[in-house]
Amino acid sequence: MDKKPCNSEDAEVRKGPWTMEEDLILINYIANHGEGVWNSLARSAGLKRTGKSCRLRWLNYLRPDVRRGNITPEEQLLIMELHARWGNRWSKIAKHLPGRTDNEIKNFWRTRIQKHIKQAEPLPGQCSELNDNASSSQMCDAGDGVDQPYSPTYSGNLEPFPLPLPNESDDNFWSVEDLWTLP
DNA sequence: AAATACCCCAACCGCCGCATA
DNA sequence: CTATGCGGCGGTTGGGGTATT
Repeated sequence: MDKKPCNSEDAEVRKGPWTMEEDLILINYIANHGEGVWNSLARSAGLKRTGKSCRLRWLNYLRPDVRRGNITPEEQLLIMELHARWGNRWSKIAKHLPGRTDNEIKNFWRTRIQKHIKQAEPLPGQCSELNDNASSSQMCDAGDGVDQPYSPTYSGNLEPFPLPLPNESDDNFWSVEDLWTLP
């Protein structure tokens, strides 16, 4: 009773982690037909996933040009700079970081930078920082390329901090490279 | 050696805007 | 002009792994 997510083959929609098989199907299908309408792509490919799920998987993980892990200090700096300018416009920020996805940047921000800021600046009185939720989406919209006077607490203090190096020992899981090197 | 707490990443959900019928 | 569908975005959650006690 462990390795059976559902089993029900007739289940309409599959959820949860992607299997290597599903990844391969998706990669092969896109390699042959290209990206299209995701919903029909999912069906045509024989995947019991929603179009959204397929798109997310492809964009965030399977695409050949996607880089994962090891955010460099330069990238970190850029992220902080762009976030200072645009707030939580992750997709916008991601466009300036080739190979990085909005999801990854978002995760990076929340897990690393946000915490770092919190530690560096424990100001209880000020509603401080992490205009993460409310404010950002309201104040810095306006337009592409328009520099908004968005000033988070770390402004003026943009400098990368040392990041722990993740060891890539994915023995239990396949990596994207594995998938792409398959015949 | 075992248990607990913490951290990180992948994936899902809901909302919004745009395009097409 | 209105309704429907799709894609995209941001926020949130759950699971797995690692570190610490």
